Amino acid sequence: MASDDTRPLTLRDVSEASGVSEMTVSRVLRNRGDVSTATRERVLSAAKSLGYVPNKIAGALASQRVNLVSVIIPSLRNMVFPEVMSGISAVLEETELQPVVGVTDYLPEKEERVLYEMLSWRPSGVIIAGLEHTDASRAMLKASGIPVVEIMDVDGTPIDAMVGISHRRAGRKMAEAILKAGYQRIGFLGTKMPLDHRARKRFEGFTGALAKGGVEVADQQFYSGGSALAKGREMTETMLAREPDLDFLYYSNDMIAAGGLLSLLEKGVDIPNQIGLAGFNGVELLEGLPRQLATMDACRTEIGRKAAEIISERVNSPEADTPKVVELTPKISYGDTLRR
Amino acid sequence: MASDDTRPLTLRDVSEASGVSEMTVSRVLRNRGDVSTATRERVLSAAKSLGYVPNKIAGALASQRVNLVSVIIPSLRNMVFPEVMSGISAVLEETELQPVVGVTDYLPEKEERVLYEMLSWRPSGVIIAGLEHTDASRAMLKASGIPVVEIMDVDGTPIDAMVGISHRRAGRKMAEAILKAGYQRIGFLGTKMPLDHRARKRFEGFTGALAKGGVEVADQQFYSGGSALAKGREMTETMLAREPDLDFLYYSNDMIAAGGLLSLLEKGVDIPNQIGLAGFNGVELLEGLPRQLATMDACRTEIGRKAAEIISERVNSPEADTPKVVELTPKISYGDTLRR
DNA sequence: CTGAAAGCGCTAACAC
DNA sequence: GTGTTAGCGCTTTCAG
Repeated sequence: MASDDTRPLTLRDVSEASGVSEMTVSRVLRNRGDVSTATRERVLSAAKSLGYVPNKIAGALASQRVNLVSVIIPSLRNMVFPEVMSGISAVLEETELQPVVGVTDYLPEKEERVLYEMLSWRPSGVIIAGLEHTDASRAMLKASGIPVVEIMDVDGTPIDAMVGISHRRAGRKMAEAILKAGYQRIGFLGTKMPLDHRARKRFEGFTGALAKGGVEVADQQFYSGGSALAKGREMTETMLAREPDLDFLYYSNDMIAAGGLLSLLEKGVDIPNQIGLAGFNGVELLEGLPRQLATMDACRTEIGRKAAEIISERVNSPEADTPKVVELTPKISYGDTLRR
Repeated sequence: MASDDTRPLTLRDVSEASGVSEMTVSRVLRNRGDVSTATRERVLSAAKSLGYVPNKIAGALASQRVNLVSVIIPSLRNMVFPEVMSGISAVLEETELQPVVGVTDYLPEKEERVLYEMLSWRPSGVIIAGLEHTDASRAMLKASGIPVVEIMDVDGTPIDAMVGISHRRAGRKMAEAILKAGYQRIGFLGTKMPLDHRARKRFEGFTGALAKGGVEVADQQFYSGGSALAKGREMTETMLAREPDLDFLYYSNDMIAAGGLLSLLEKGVDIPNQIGLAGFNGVELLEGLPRQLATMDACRTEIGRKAAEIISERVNSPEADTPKVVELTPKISYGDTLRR
């Protein structure tokens, strides 16, 4: 296992150690072409005993192929994205492709930089969150000539393909369920929007559907940063102090909704009769809460799977006629906090 | 911005478009060496209007330098690791280096595969969670000739350098605090251990210190999979049904502790007098809970920062005398669930 | 300040 | 089944 230690091992070293040509060593190491079992064994044992690790940089340059898929997401701290990643990984693990993540922190310029870095490694495909990008990012993606799947959202026009849910429709659907249950004085609590297009679209769908029912959002409040659970608690208390007669609170994500739920339960509020609650996402966390929170599943894992499948198919057969738009349908769950 | 579209752009294209030699174009694009402002402008505008993105594969092969740092962690779904990543990113953003994550799912063989893949890209350094690796992984890391920092844990011997906390000491410290507060009938709830060496070490430290105080763990239970909050709830209820006179519950992580807390509060148990509780990690989530949970900070972000600093220094000056062992000291917070 | 030549370590394509 | 020959697209090095 010891080596020269001043220079990384190359194919040539394995070739010399095994007395087999570089080319054949290369064949063995990649399982390509026919090689006799005898030489294969010799090569393999030489490679192993030297501790040789192939140089993919050189391999990629020579073969003009890189089995990487860039996955560009806003954050890893928002549970949603690790779940999308799981879906992607699960599918790619069955293939030659490997995901590589880049994080944008919800900043368009950072997205642009990350994308540039990623593309400079000539990946086989790109999966990128959202439909909103800078012009430069868009141009790079178009010019890249590789499959691009925009995920999470389908309210817009994709550069190439998109997989996600309609957040506008999701907001609308929740508004309809709320109105149908007879709630009338509705408050909205969410993240600051310029950063989060999907939350904004949900909000638009939500208020639009309420308006159709002749109802307006009675109060609204936005936050940024901090522990979501604590924020949810705090915002809920502030809002109810300001507007004590609200009978429903719609939160832009489940974590703040959970904070609100805990706070209201402590105060002895009758949920869902005195006040109803709903969040968004269907995060696993919810399962341990004292009440099952009403929410809507964002199909996170499924989005990841689908996106990865599209990339994978396209990589294997560039002519493949893969879908350009995959719209998944989020299911509403009423839980214990929204009357039916 | 339009291109041939059948072949990615190369330096030569920019060279031709700008009438400047490839070499000078390369200099401009990398800000290396002196280039007159005039030619610099010409090159830059040509590159931009073509939409040229440099090929790092070729660059890396030629320069024998890759500005990537492999970060190998067990999972992205355990909040802990995204936080470590933040620390790493924060430091690396100030440098030329870029983190690339690989996920092992707590499986040693998968770690080995991921490591192999990673090393085949010839990164500038490796940050890897834990001190337990297969022999082959160890050998690869040693043979790689690049800086390696093992993180999270310092109870063991590093291959090269390590940054973390002593989980054994952490377990011991918590046991001491619990005994000092007068609790005597102590239950332990945790993850299944073969998978999680650090949880195991905490457990060992914990039981060791209890033993020194003449106390044994009165009951214990382990889980794997599922929603941690729900599991915490469920395990707590099971354990108390079995051993109703327990007066303290020590959980191997904050999420299951939070589940236990919610469950006990609902039952009207007097916390921390009838039963005390403690978790581990100091996750942000805790801030919104009805009571502040006793826990111990695992210094996650700081671990990431330190590890990244070591790598960065070593990359810039290979002779640098960076620390081989950085032990951070977790702080205990008593919150409202552990008497002082 | 700019250019020309020679590879980096591997693989495609073709011979044998 | 195995070996030989050219590069992949850049950067290093050395000349001007």
